[in-house]
Amino acid sequence: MREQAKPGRPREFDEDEALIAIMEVFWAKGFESSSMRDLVDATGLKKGSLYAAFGDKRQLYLKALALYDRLWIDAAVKDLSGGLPPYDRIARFLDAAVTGAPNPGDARGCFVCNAAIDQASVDPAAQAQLTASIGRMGGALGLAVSEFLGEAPDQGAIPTARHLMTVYFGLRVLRRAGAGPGVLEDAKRAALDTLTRRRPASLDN
Amino acid sequence: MREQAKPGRPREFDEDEALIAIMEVFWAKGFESSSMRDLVDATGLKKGSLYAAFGDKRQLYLKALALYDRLWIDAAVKDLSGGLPPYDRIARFLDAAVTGAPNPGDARGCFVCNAAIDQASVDPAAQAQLTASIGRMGGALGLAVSEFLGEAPDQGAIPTARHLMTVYFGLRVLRRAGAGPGVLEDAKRAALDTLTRRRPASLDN
DNA sequence: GCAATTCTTGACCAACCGGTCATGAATACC
DNA sequence: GGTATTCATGACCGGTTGGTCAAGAATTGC
Repeated sequence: MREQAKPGRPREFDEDEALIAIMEVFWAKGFESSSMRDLVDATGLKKGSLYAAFGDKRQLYLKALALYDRLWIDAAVKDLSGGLPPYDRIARFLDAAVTGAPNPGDARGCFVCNAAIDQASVDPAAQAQLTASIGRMGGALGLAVSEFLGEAPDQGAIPTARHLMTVYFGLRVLRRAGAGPGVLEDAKRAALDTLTRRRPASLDN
Repeated sequence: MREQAKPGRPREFDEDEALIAIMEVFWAKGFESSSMRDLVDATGLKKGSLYAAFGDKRQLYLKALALYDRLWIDAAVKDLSGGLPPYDRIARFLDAAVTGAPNPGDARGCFVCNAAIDQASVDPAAQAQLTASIGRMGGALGLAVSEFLGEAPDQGAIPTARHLMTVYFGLRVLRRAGAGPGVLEDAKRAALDTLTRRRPASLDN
C-alpha cells in the first residue's frame, strides 16, 4: 500500500523516527525550553528539513503530543482495559506515576501532565489534544473501576475514576517536585484503599 | 528600626512591591516564557535596577518562589491550622484547587504546582524551595487530618494527608488542562469521602 | 563645599531565537 | 535524454534574548 512512487526526490529519513526524537525533547524540556537547535541535534536533521516535513515549532510540538498519545496513552488504555484483574490494572496505573514509568530513571514523568501545566493554558490546540488524551484514560479507568466494583459504569464509578485520575496527576507532580518514594507510595496506597473500602464485601477480585 | 540612613542614593522603588509583580509574571508564564522584558514591563523598573537589586533571572525566579511561599503557602497553612472545624478546613483546601483560588478567573493555578513541573527537575535550588513549601502544607494538612480523625498524628493521618496533597496537585493539573468543574468537583468529593469513610462513626465534626 | 557611595538610566553587547530561501541533488514521468 | 517535482543543505535574516556598563543623579558624612 505504501511506497507508491511519488515524483521528486524521496525523503531520506524516517518521519516517525524523527518525531520520536522530537517528542523526547519536548517531553523532557517543555515547549519554551526546547530550541530548534535541540530538535535539530536530537534528530540529526537540518532545520529546513524539519520545517518542510512538519511545519513550525508549534506544529512540531502538537505532533509530538499526538505521537505521545498514540504510543503511551494507547498503552495505558490497553493496560487498563484488560489482562489483569481490575484492581491490579488500576494499581499498576497509579504505580507508573510512582515509579516514573515509562522512564523510571529520569525526571521526564508524563508528557500529558507536563504539557497541561506548560502549554494547555496558552495553546488551545494543545489543550484540546490533552483533553482528548485525558478523556481516553479516564474512560478506560472508569470501566476498570466499574468492573472492580461490580456495578454498571453509571452507578458511581465515574467520580471514583475521576478521583483516581486526579491522584495520578498529583503523583506525577509530586514526583517531579522531588518527593521520595515513601510519600508517593503512601499516597497511592491511601487512594487505592478508597476502592477496597467502597466495595461490597462479597467480591474478592 | 528601618530607615537607618545608608550612604549613597536611596532606592526609589519598593522592593517587595516589585517582587510581587515579578512573582505574578513567573507564576502566570513560567520561567522560560517570562522574558526580562516582561519583568521590566511588569515592574516599571529598568533592567539595570532589577539586576542590581535582585541578581539575574534565576535568582529573580527563586525570590519570586520564596515570596509565594511567604504569601500564599503561609495563608494556606494558616487556613488549614484553625478557625473552622477540621473537615471544613480540609474541604476548603481542596476547593481552592477546584475553583482556581486565589485567582478564580484565570489559569495561573498554583505557583508551586507549576514550578514543580517547570523547574524542579532542572534547578536544584528551586526544587529545594518547593520541597519546603510542600512539606509545610503537608504538615498542616496532616494535623488537620489527625484532628478530624481524632487520632494522634502518627496513627495513620500521614498517609491520608499525603493522599489529599496528591489530590490537591492533581486537581491543579486537571484544571489547567481545561477540565470542567464537574470533573474536579467529583474528584474532590470522592477524595473527601475517603475521610468520612475512614472515621470512627462516633465523632460528628 | 567635597568626597564617597549607591542608584538610575539608556546605550550597548554577543549569542541565540525561530524561520526563510536559493542552490543543487535525487527521483519519476515521458 | 529532458523536464517537472521533491528534498537536503547551509547561508542568511531580523528580532529578541539575558546580561553589562559608563555616565549622571541623589544621597550621607565630613
